[in-house]
This record gives sequence, C-alpha cells and structure tokens, in this order.
Amino acid sequence: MNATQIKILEAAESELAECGFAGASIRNITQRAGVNVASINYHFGSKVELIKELFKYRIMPLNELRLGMLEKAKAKHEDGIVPVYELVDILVRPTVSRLMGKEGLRFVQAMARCMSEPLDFMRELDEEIFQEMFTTFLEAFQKALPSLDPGQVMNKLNFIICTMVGFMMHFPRMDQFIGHDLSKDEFQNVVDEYIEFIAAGVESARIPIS
Amino acid sequence: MNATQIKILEAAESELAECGFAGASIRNITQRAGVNVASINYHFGSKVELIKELFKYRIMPLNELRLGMLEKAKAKHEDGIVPVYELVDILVRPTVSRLMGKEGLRFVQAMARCMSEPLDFMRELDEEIFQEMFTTFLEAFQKALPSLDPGQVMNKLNFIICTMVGFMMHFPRMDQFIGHDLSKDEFQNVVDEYIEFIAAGVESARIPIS
DNA sequence: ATTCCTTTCAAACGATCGTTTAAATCAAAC
DNA sequence: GTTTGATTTAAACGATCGTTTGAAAGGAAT
Repeated sequence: MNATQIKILEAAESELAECGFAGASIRNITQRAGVNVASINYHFGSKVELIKELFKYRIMPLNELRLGMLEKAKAKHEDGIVPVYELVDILVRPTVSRLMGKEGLRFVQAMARCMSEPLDFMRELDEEIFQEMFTTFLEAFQKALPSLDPGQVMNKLNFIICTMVGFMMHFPRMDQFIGHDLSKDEFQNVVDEYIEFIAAGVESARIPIS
Repeated sequence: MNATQIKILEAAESELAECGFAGASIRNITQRAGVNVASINYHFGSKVELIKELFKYRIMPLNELRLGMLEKAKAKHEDGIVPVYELVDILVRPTVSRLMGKEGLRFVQAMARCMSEPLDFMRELDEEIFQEMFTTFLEAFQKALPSLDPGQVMNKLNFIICTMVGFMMHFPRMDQFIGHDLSKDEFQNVVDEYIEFIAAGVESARIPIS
C-alpha cells in the first residue's frame, strides 16, 4: 500500500462520506487526491474494487479490536459470561467514539452511507466481515441473557445494529436538532448516555414470551 | 393531483427506495410509470421538486396522525402527562408498522435513503416537517421524565430518532441476519419488542448527572 | 547511457444523466 | 366541425459518468 494508494483511499473516504457510493465520482476522488483520473483503475481495477479495499483497510483492524476486547472480557469473568452492559460497550463504543474527530467521522459516515445503499459488494462485505462478529456476539449475549428466548436475543442484537446504523446516520444532524455544536465533553456524555440507553433496552424484558 | 401525477409519484417512490436520490434516474422513473421522460418536468418542474412533493404527500398525513394521537393521549391522562412508553409508541409505531406490506416498506425505504443523503432540500423538509414534531414531543418527554436533565431528555429523543432511522435502514437486511423471512406475526412481535426496547432505554437513568 | 518496468498523464470512448424544445395528440367548448 | 388549451411525444441539448488507451515520465539496474 504505497503513498499514492493511501492518498486515493482517503480521498475516496471523504467523497463517499459526502456523496455516497452512487454520488461519488472517480473524477472528484482523483481531484481530491491530486492524482490522475486513470490512477484508480490502474491501482485498484475499478470503482467498486477501490471501495471494497477501503472498507477492508478500515474495518478489519476495528473488528480485531472488538473481538480482542471480547476475549479479554470473557477471561475477566470466571464463568466466561460477560454482562450485557459490557458487551454493548465493546460492540458500540469502538465505532461510535470515532465520530468525534474529523477522520473518524469521515470513515463512519462513508460506512453508513454505503450501508444504506443496497449494493451487491456491500452484501459481500456483510458476509465476509459482519456475519462472523454477529454470531460471536449473539452467542455472548445469549449467555448473558439466559432468561430470554433465543429469538428475542437475536432481535435485541439486531436492534443494537439498528441503533448503531441510525446513530452514524443521524449524528451529523444532531447538532441541528440540539441547536449548537457539541464540545468534546458533551460528546463523551452523549456516547455514555447512548451506550446506557442501548444496554437498558437490551436488558429490558417487560413483554413476556407469548 | 391527477392520475398521471400519482403514477409518477409512486414510480418515484419505488425508484428512490431502490436507488436513493443520487442513483434515481428520471428515465427509470418515467419508464416505471409508463409515461414520457418530459412528464416529470412538465408536471413537477424538476427532479427535486418531484421528490419534495412526494414526501409532503406522504409525511403530512402521517404527522397529523401522530400529533392527533398525542393530543388524545394527553386528554386521557388528567394531568396531561403521557407516560414514556405511550409516547414512544405514538412516535415509533406509525412509521415502523408500515414496514410490513410492500407499499409501506417502499415509502419508508425511500424516506430512509433520502435522509441518509445530505441533500439541501431534505434539510428544508427537516425544518418544515420534523422540527415541529421534535419540539412537540420533546416537551411531552420532558413532562414524562421530570427527574432528568433537559439536556438528557433531548439526547434521549435524538436516540429515538437514531433507532428509527437505523431500523428503517437495517430492516431489509434483518432477514439476512435472522436466516429466514419474517411472517406477519413474527413481524408484529419484532415491532412490539422494538418499542419496548426503546422505551426501556428512554426510561433508564443509571448514569447520574455529573 | 541504455534498458526495463512501474507509474503518470492527457485525451478520447460510449453511455447515461437532467432538462429543453417543438411538433403531435387529445379533450372539451363553442 | 372548428378552435383552444392541456397533455404527451420523440428528439436533441450539453454535461458528466466510469473506463480505456497509448504515449510520456520516472527510477533503478546493468
């Protein structure tokens, strides 16, 4: 991965964050990166190969971080059962906490935008990257919530994903609704409250199994 | 609103749901509707005017429904304070319950896709349509959660919006994660559990005001 | 200095985009 | 039956899209 390729990847990330996949243009990306239009096809083969490469480049270390944290948490508790709150934190914080800081925001927005478009190659990424993490955490949540029906736990995990996707999507608009820009402290507060919000939802079981 | 215009609106909705705004093409829309390419500019003026018209056409009755339900709920409780669970239900169910059924899904997906794109005219719609409902429900939630800091209530409401956006976005993929298509009963179950999930998150207050 | 391989470049490819135009078609009023 | 206004149509507009091409430039090894 040489300097030109990294310049292109970062430019593509910005373009994706602002325009989405359909709206992103090769010409804009290369202009942002200060390289020739043909560079992308030369270095990556095509537009979709470029984007796939970008997400692999970004997501894989993030997932390894998460799985590592999960293993550590399992080891910490003698029965291997990690409490719900901790699981939610491990799952949510690595992504959400990146929203503060321009590069993190850029990545997360690019991600969210592409996830919202039903692109064939994103479905492939789903299967390559997310499915494994989904089943791993599903198992952990089922151990942490033994009183719940397995189907309910599955739903809860899907709800967590929903909230994460929604948060990534809605976050840039939150300022508009709140009325002012968030400071770093306020942002940390929002993240903490958000994780608490999700954990409480996961732990709740007001509706009995019918 | 004559027959041709409605045909165009519905075709536009389908196209938006599948391709988003940037990906939606006038030629595809007119082909779906079985009308000439020039019809859109003749009847609506431009692409963005068409989409704005579509959302006004769909959202305004939905919002009136919600505000009506809120008024009824306020009247039902002698102090005018509507419990959290009921507020969440009023806010979430009218949108989410539409996801079952092809037309509803089509509308919600079109909506979600466009909300994910930072389009100027969507910001206008935000201000015209959502801002009013946001402040109305913010007030109701603040009455229902008197022990919480106003800022926290604001965050909670933003979290609700996040989860709704995320749910609309993620719902078409949920089948893939669950492994089979949802039946009507299963879907109703998911909606109920989802509303409970959110309500529990809103009611939680584990983190003290620091 | 010359060879060889990688990288960059300007230019062009065909396709599709949103929009406009002017003629053709239709439906109702007189 | 003719006229008038609204609607639909096919064709073309200039612009931009992702991709390809063949030549120019660069850099390391001989």
